[in-house]
Amino acid sequence: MNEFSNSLPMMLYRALDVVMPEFRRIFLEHGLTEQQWRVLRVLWEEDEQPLLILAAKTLISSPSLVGVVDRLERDGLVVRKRKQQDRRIVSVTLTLQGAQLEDAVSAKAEVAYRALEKRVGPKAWRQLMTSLEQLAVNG
Amino acid sequence: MNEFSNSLPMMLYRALDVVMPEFRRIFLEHGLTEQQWRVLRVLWEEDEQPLLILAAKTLISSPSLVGVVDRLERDGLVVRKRKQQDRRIVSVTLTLQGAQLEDAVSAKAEVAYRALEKRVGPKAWRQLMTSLEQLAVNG
DNA sequence: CTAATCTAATTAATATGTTAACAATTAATA
DNA sequence: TATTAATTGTTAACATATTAATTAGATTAG
Repeated sequence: MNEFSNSLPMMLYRALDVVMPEFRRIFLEHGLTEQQWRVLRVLWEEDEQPLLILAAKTLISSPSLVGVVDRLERDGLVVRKRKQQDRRIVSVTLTLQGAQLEDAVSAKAEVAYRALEKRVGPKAWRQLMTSLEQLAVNG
Repeated sequence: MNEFSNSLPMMLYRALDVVMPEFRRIFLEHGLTEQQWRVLRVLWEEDEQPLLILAAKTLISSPSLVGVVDRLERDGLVVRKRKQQDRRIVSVTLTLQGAQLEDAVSAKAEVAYRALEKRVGPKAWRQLMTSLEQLAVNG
């Protein structure tokens, strides 16, 4: 491999290319895209959150998030509600259907995640996580 | 931070979010997107390569690459040539204009990359690279 | 108190990502 | 050799990313 292929950005992209397809396949089995799943994943943990907060937690930019939430709403998984205290803020809330999706999807995702963790191995995993954390801080 | 934010995929995404904006700004100064730059970056190293090889080296999927090369061709930076030996293969070649772009862009990108390397520090950098490499292998 | 400013969400324009299917070639095999 | 299978690039349909501008609603300085 040459210098470009071994650059930090390309290594990060390659890591995601290795890791994500299996998860995307799982999400697709439930009619979800990766980004839709990310939004639901955050709401499952704590329901009813403003778009701006969701954007930060899912790492989806505001303009992209608008469309993602549009489609989640279209599919009946979430609803938008405008806050009364501050009418600029739109919070997103799970519907019953959106809430009920959690168990089936999370179970499979959890299994895949544990398998990945095992394949990588505990030592390499810890090393990877700590160095990624450091990059996020002072990168 | 919760479990989701600290998952491996989200850590990888966050790392890219931290690293890439500065590079994208540089590319944009020369009218290039990140993906267009990746294609040029590979061609600058070795000109005239089949689309399938370019896809592998740039980590851009074939369907996406078609559009990226379309726009590079539209902007006069590369040309497509169909191989005579195997007419299924389409190789992409730099134009003079595409070749001339190298110096200006690469210089700035290089500076930004060195700065990033310095910010992260040699020890954390090496640790990050080796663990990413390991993930790419047995992830 | 009002004009300037800031903020949250959205729209707009363009480019890219993802999965599936397809067309044209070439290679393989019965 | 006629046919089947594999390969390369492309299209299609849909979803998302990026940057800039916009809208509606709060906040603040003067």
